[in-house]
Amino acid sequence: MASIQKKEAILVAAAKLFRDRGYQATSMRDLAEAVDLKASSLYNHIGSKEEILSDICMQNADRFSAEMGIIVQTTNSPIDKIKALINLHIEMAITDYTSITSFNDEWRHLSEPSLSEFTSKRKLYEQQFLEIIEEGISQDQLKYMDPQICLNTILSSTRWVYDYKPKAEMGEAANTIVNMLLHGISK
Amino acid sequence: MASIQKKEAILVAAAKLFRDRGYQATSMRDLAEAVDLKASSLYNHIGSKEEILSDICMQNADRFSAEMGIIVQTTNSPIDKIKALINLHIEMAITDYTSITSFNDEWRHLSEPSLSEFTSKRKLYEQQFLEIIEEGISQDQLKYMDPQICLNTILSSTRWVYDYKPKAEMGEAANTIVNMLLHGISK
DNA sequence: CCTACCGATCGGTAGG
DNA sequence: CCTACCGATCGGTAGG
Repeated sequence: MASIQKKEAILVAAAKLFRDRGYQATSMRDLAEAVDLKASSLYNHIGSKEEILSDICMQNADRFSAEMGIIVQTTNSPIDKIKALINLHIEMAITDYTSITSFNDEWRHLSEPSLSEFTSKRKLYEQQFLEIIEEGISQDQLKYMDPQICLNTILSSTRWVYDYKPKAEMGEAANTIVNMLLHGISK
Repeated sequence: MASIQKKEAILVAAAKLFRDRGYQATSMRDLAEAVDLKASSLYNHIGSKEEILSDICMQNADRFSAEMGIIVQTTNSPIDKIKALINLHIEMAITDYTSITSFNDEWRHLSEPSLSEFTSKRKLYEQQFLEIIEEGISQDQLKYMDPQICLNTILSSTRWVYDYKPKAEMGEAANTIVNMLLHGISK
């Protein structure tokens, strides 16, 4: 019988396997074993392997979009918005450290129309982020630089957090990262 | 007939396919087609699919190690060594923008003993990088911060350069990235 | 370098 | 939810 909890368990197990081995290298038999089922029984809960990947990617994309929506609507300065966004990326990497790798790396195995749906959500998010950076530059809060290069560097810079071992110290790590990006490492 | 040029052509084509689709999603038939051969003929030039991945990863690892060796031996200050290393990562991402993704992401599909050989090379490289950062902190050239977090952030921060479109402007991009990491984005 | 082919494994379905 | 099974495709080999 198809229960929502079971589907959720499948998504969680899949995110972990995709993270450890990658989407392509994870078989439906691997996944079935992880949730104590036979491969064929998975299809009572999900439509296809790709649907699992799609669900995981969209969940993450939607969460990023939602948080961006909140941040954009505040009256905070551009630099405070950027701080909030960097912290968001770190937060996501800590709390959702399995599924974030699907969002970051495995989405490219999606086919149409999921692929376009995902990339356009991501594009929108990055566009909003870019505008905040441009605002920061024009308001003289940020140095003058190519906003796209700035954005790319920020987005990449937290892409190790999900497999950082000492999770307990992540609060401190977040501060260090924000400080690095805002003020640099040089004294 | 097995020629060295043909093997090199196979490695180049493989790096491109691994970059575009990932290692697991690239079949030997895809690769064969890319070099105008039948799949079985590939085996006159290479031992196995994994050997191709291993060769690509090791080539990159060895180049990073060699450059690190040169940088370490200079009498430059820690901060100048770090600048040189950031530029090295950008340089590699530009000149070798296909194979760098194998080095970054696909190496995990290696099996033993290649896997250990690769990870220990990488570990050594990161250890040397870490020592330069620690030296920079103790010489008061860098702010006091967790050196491992600093290293991870630096290493991640250039991991978008390989698919940056305007290759012509990469020189400027490199300066922007170095500047961001050393002095931050805040004014 | 190719044709022909191997066993293993893949995602997924039928039928109960 | 399982057993049984499908066609397709995988990496790789034999033999010439």
